[in-house]
Amino acid sequence: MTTMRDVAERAGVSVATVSHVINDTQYVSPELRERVLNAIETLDYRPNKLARALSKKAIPLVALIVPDISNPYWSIVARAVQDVTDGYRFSVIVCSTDGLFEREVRFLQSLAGWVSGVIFHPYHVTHEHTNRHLGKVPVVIVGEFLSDEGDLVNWDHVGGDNQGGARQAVEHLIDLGHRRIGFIQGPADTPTSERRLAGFQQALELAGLVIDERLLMVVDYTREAGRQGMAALLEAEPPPTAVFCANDVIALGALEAAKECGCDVPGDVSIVGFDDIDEAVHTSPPLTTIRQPPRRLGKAAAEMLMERIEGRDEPRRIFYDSSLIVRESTAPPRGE
Amino acid sequence: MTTMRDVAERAGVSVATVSHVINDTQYVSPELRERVLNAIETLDYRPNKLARALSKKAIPLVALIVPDISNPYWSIVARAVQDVTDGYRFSVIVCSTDGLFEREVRFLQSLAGWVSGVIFHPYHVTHEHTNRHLGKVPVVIVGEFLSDEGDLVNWDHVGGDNQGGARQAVEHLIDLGHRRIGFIQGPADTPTSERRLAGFQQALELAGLVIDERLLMVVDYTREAGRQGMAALLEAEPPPTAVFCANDVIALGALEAAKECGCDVPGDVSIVGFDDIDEAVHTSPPLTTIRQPPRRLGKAAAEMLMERIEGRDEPRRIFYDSSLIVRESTAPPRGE
DNA sequence: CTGTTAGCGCCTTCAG
DNA sequence: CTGAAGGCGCTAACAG
Repeated sequence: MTTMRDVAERAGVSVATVSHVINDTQYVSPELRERVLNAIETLDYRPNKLARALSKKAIPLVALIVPDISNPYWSIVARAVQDVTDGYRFSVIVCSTDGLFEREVRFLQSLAGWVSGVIFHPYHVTHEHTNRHLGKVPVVIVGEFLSDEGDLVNWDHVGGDNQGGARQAVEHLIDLGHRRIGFIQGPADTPTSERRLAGFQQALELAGLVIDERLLMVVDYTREAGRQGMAALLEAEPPPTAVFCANDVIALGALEAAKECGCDVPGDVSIVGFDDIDEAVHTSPPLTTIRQPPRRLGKAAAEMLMERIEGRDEPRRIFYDSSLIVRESTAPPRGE
Repeated sequence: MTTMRDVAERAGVSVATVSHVINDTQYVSPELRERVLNAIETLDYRPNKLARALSKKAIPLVALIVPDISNPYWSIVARAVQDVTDGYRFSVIVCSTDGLFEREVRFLQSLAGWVSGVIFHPYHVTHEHTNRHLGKVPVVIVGEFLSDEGDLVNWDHVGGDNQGGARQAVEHLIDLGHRRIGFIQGPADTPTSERRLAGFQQALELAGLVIDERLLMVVDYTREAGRQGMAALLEAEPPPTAVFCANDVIALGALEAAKECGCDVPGDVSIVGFDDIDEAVHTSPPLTTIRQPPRRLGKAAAEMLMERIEGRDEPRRIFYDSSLIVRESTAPPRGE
């Protein structure tokens, strides 16, 4: 490996001069510059980014920690993040936790000490945890983040209105005349899941409906889990006339289960999802859902992070309202 | 920021000792170890990974350069890659090129000099290009890679049989009795695209059919592009009775276009895709496609890369056969 | 077993 | 405008 020294010797100048022509950080006479450039060329010199990073105490690198990068929602967030960091010439490390506490912690640990910033959708890890590992590196949380205590001065936050969104979804169902409404919930004890459950309950209570525990399913945020959850719900006696799914991926599975059971959607059962992923438009029937656009969230998160890295001091929070998108998977219950 | 020196002083030992207890790289008496651990704790010391990396001349980091991480195919590849690198405690940087030459080059440049390895699906960049930027860091190409000259000694390769797969797809259509077969091709002049086109042509020639240029569409690998491509094909006079799509994402769009035109699939027109992404099972009708499983490719690529990084010297190549998965989007043409 | 010391490759004052 | 020298934080011989 050829170093700056080699280049300097070859060009008959000092390393400082080489550094200056490379980084354009000070005027260098055309002649020397030329010699340096030549030396670089002939020696096939490539600067060592690590050494530079150590020296400047900063590396153009951020991390994105999400449950699963192969989930369409998060893959779009990831793309949006990359698109903005790319403008700053920052790279992004992507980590999939599968919502496992152990992995959340492990990633934080392994990222600490070199990454310049982190965008994180935590399931279990708290603010305190995170700071313990990450120290003072900027963090922007995307999504809910329950623990609100402690020193959040190096934290930013971008999120949607999970509870409100869930409430809207269920109110939509109630407005259509549904009374027996199921809920396929995501992994319990996670911030997002809790808010959506709260919204579900709130809507029912406001309408004076009682919650039938048998109509609550707790599953993972996967299509297959959604399929199974829905299949189980459909066997209830009597089955729900409408089902709210904690996210669109679950809803996709639910749609599938309904089809398998010979259940017409929305004739026999209405289904509403959450997130509005791209697929939601393309299902049959197209999915009624709550919009919480991943592209916008990802972009906002990345922008906040870059601002932070560039020096902003005050914490910022952005919340997007969630809006109901009515498509064709919901209708009044039969006989209404 | 507290450094190893601080810890050493606080604990009344040398930095070497601190390093040893941290990395468990040599026996340290329980007493000293205890003191060091305490100092670390009370000073809230966090090792600087960059410095370590510089010193060890290696950083546990690889890059994955693909066209688009939000594309389901690549997001699954990415997940598979992460799952294996994770076992080695390596992080992975993800870059989306959108198939743009400029970006391919830029990512290679910005990654050079610090990343330990690269997994790359190139559209335009050649072997020579890549090496010029990357020097001797291990590279594994996933997918086709046309330029076969030069010193490939630091290269590995994992791919599927694009040409053979395409041929199978079209032969399947021909076997069903189709004679007028359209092709919605991916971006021209890219390795993968060329192979699939070659397979398409080959199948037609073997069957003694002539290629109708009007039935060839060149589009991007996106759903929307597929939709438009299909819409255009459907306006041909006479329209094709079957369409081969260069990948499943295009096929999803094609399915949509057919639906919009009131065209029954497979009644009026058969559609076959390529890749077998997860969605392919869930479309209506489920998509006949060529399997080139992203999970397996990603896993293999990552494993080859890690082996390389750990010292393997001989180049390796793995090719997976492509297999036809017949589902319900293909049938004999009407009146057959 | 512990401490000293010399790098890793680059950046950056600071004299000349 | 150029070059010498110190330092970024850590690792790895090599003495003791």
